[in-house]
Amino acid sequence: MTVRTRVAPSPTGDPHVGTAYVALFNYCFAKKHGGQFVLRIEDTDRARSTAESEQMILDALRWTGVTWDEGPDVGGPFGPYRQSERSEIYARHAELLLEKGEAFRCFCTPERLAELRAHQLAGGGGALGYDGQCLTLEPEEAAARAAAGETHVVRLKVPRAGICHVQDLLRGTIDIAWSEVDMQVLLKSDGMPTYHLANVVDDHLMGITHVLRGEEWISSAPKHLRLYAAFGWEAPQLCHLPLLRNPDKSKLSKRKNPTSILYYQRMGYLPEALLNYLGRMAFSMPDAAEKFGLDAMVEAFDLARVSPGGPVFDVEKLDWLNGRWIREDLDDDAFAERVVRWALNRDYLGPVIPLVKERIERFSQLPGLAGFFLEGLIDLTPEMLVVKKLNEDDVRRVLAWTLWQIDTLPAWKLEPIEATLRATADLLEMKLRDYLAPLFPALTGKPSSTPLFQSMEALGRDMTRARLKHALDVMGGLGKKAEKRERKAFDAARAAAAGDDAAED
RNA sequence: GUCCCCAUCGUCUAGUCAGGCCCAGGACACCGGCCUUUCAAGCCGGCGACGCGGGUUCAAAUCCCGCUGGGGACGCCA
Repeated sequence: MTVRTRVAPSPTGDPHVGTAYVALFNYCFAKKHGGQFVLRIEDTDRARSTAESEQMILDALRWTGVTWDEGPDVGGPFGPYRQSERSEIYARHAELLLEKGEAFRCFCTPERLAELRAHQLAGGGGALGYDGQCLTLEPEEAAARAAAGETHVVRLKVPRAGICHVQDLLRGTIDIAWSEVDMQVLLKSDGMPTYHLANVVDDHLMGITHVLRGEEWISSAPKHLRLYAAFGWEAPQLCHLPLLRNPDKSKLSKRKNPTSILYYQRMGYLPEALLNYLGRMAFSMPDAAEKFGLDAMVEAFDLARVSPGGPVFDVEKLDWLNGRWIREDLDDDAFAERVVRWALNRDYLGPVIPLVKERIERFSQLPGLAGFFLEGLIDLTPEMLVVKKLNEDDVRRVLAWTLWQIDTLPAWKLEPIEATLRATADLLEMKLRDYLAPLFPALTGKPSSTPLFQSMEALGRDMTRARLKHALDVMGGLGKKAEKRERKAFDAARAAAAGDDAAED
């Protein structure tokens, strides 16, 4: 049997370091056993998936140095590798489960489900989940209603009693009572599959033998196992990797930490170093080596060397590793070439050139005017940020609200960035000029610079977020109480603004 | 609220499965020194952990139980 593993990112945002982490371990496991590693795009969420995000993920993953044998860009014998192109397959398999009596149609409205949920939560909790109302429907009647065009979903039937024994390569047997397992929606009312159905169908059809995925999936493993059994398929071996953590130990999140691979690129980390660092998360080399390349990791890879505790993703050691990679592995030519590839090229400088060309008379002014495009976090003091008529609280508010606002943007493009920042000034009932004043130093280190919106676009979302957050930290942070208060005011202002918009329509 | 996962220096970890070689080893960070025109780098040294309580055993970081702590999941998101 050939070992086949996969990574299955969802193209709903920036490429996440967690994706690279899981990809790395899957890659190493497959290659160690002479097998194949597959990249599959899980874009069944039509509302949130975008082609741009998919492209960024592919590019970023390739940048890290991990390669895949099959995928949407390179093809392969088990394609298509993009779930949105496999809809009929899932529909057919959902139908199969219906026929076998392993699944049922559910006509409950989202409103009823929300009510049910609220009621369960209020009524002392216990296991939350679907109450099985539509389970009582006769299959013929349900089929007739569906044929008549009535909106519905397909749900998985789950045993009401007994224990599901999940075999985990890292954690041994995990026992979960079937009563804890929800009757998961398999096919949404738009005809698209949920993750659970698509994932199981694809893993089987693509011959995946080992699933190494994040720990967050443990609780849904029984659903997946049930699905394999319902189809009459052999399930792959499961292995739940520990989750990367923020310094406060919570699951790594962009709110608390830069999570985008693009950010680490922009900061000037070498892909070798980033991969090396990710390889030190929960894994260690038998010879205790700290610095090692991908091939060496493949060679030494062994799940027995993976520890189950969640590691904190803390960049201090990444910095040190990156320094070693620069110093020990780049000769002068390679160094020059890498720096050019990093930022001193038309791709990165392209959008910046029109911004600076108008504003300089000598190239030697370039570092002063545009140096911030090449920097990491900006050296700041509170005095640099407290400008115009604003006081310290105003500045903190501007930074916090802006931070919250940029996360609402679906795409990191000039027009939405500009529209959103203008809207934020309105929400704060501030003149744009005053509102933007502290953002210039926060993002560029200077009271004035190249146009802010364009500069933000070039900097990228994660770098922008990181600098704003850093500026807020320099200002002493919001503090728990102020954060709560500000967040409330922010939400209220947004709601009011949304109300106004609706009234205008 | 319910279920599940996890637990060694501040951080990443070795050791845990096969108990003694561990009054716990390495790395980052930090502190001090050496080197050096400066700063790095490099070298040397220091600080610093088996969460707590019970068992089992001649012997427990390692096995068992309880507690505590941390985390995750409970969506027509993935």
